[in-house]
Formats: sequence, C-alpha cells, structure tokens
Amino acid sequence: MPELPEVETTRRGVMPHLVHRCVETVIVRHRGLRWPVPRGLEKTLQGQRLNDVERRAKYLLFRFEAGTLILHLGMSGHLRVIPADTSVEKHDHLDIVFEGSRCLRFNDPRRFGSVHWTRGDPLQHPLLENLGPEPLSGEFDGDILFEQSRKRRVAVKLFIMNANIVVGVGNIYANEALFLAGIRPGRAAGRVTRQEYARLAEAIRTVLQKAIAKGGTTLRDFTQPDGNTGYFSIHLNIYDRAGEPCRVCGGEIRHKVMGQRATYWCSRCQE
DNA sequence: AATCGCGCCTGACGGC
DNA sequence: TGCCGTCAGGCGCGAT
Repeated sequence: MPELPEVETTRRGVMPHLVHRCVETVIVRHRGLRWPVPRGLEKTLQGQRLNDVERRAKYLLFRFEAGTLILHLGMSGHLRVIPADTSVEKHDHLDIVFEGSRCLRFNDPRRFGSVHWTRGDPLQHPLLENLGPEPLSGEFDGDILFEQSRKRRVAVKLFIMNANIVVGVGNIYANEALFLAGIRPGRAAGRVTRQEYARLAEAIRTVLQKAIAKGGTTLRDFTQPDGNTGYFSIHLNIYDRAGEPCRVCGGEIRHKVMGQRATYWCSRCQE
C-alpha cells in the first residue's frame, strides 16, 4: 500500500518523463473511484501543459496551466509512464496521454484512490487545507507533537496517524517509528513527554527517509511494466512480526488491534 | 472539541 | 478444484 515514501518515489519517477509536455488525450475507463472522476476531465486537460508534479501528504499534485489535478493512490493504486499503445489491463482506470506517446496510467484494483481537479490553489482544496505539517520539512518536530497532544487521551499511535497532526505516517511507519523511539503505541498521547516526542519525531523522519532511499533505488525506471514500489525491501523491525523475537532485545513482539489497525510493539524495548 | 467507527473495494488466504 | 467467508487497509465523514 502506498505510504508517503511510495508516493514520493512515484512523484520522482513520473515527473521527469512528463514535465513541460502537453496532454493529447485523456481516457477514463472507470469513473467509480473513491469519488467519481470529475465529469469533463478529458476536455479540461486536453492541450494543457504540465508545469510541475508536487506532493502534499499522500496527494500528488499535477500542476497544469489552468489548474491542478490532485491524485491519491489510495490503498492499491499505482502510476506508471508507458508507451501509449501499451495493452490495457484489469483496473487500468485512467490514462493521461502526453506528447511523445507518453502515457501516465493509473491502475487501482481496490479503487480507494481518487482524482480531483481544481482551478484554484490546491493547498486550499477542502481535502488539503487542514492537513498537518510534512514530516520531512522543517515545520515538523517533537515540540509540535508535544504541544498538540496535551490533554489528549487518544493512543499515541492513532495520534501520529492523524493527518491533522502530521501527514504521511501510515500504519506500518507508525509501528516502526514507535519502536525506534521506544514508546508503546497504546500510551495516551497526552502522557508522552516532550523528550519522548523529540525521539518520536526523529524516528518518524528516519523511517520515512530510509524508505524513500530504498524506493528510489528500486523504482529507477517507470517505463518498465514491472516497476514495483520497493515496499517489501524495507527492513521492518516490528510490523507483522507478532510472536517473533525483537531484533534488539529478543523479547516477544506483541500484537493488538488498535483503531482497527494492526499494532505491534516489543514489551521490553517500548515503555 | 475530541474521538470512534463505518464503509468504500478487491485480492489473498484459509477452511471445507 | 472450487466456493465462500474473512480480512486488510487510507481516510473522509457522520455519530457520539
């Protein structure tokens, strides 16, 4: 499932093939994503030049002259740049064909992804305007987490997965970051100390940056049909290792469902 | 205001 | 072999 590193890797992979090129055709094969693909997107995009591809949280922002295409990969979505005559496969919902036969193709089996169009500032779009800071930016640190969390009883794991607090911390990375910081996921957010939040913020940056580095090496060529996300190459310390020994202390890794999400921790390393 | 939990959707997997 | 039930999982939204 695409988490922030996968989305960032996707951005870096597709952008150089498409930027400064004009759209020739748009093909929508399945409008029924999480929200319907906007009516008239085909006409809106036709002839538009792509100026840049940016990312905000897990949203990709394709900046055209007349507006911005906002795209979320959902659970199972992925983007590739392929020759326009490449045969269509199951779940290929959307093609944006650029000059030079370069087709940006969106495939999403579970259809939790979405596509939006806005003429205004995409950062003011209702889906983006209330998002918290980017974890890899200078605006994010332990103090922000500490201050936002006072008097809040929600579990610290759910707290850091809340996109209004900080974006891009999906379930896997929340588990891994809490392990690195030595904090139990079930602790009330308001009871975690400033010092612990400093460690946690650093751990979040570390796991995300490592994952981006890995993704960057596996995803070098987006024109290859088998380009995968590099997700499985990430070294996981805790996620999906219930009952196995902790790599640091040998203690048994515990598992529990929290907020309908699989949660793992080491009962010795994490307090 | 904060928190909880639903539902969207398909593929993988286990049981029979 | 095949059918069926269950589960995962990001995230917005309505309910509490």
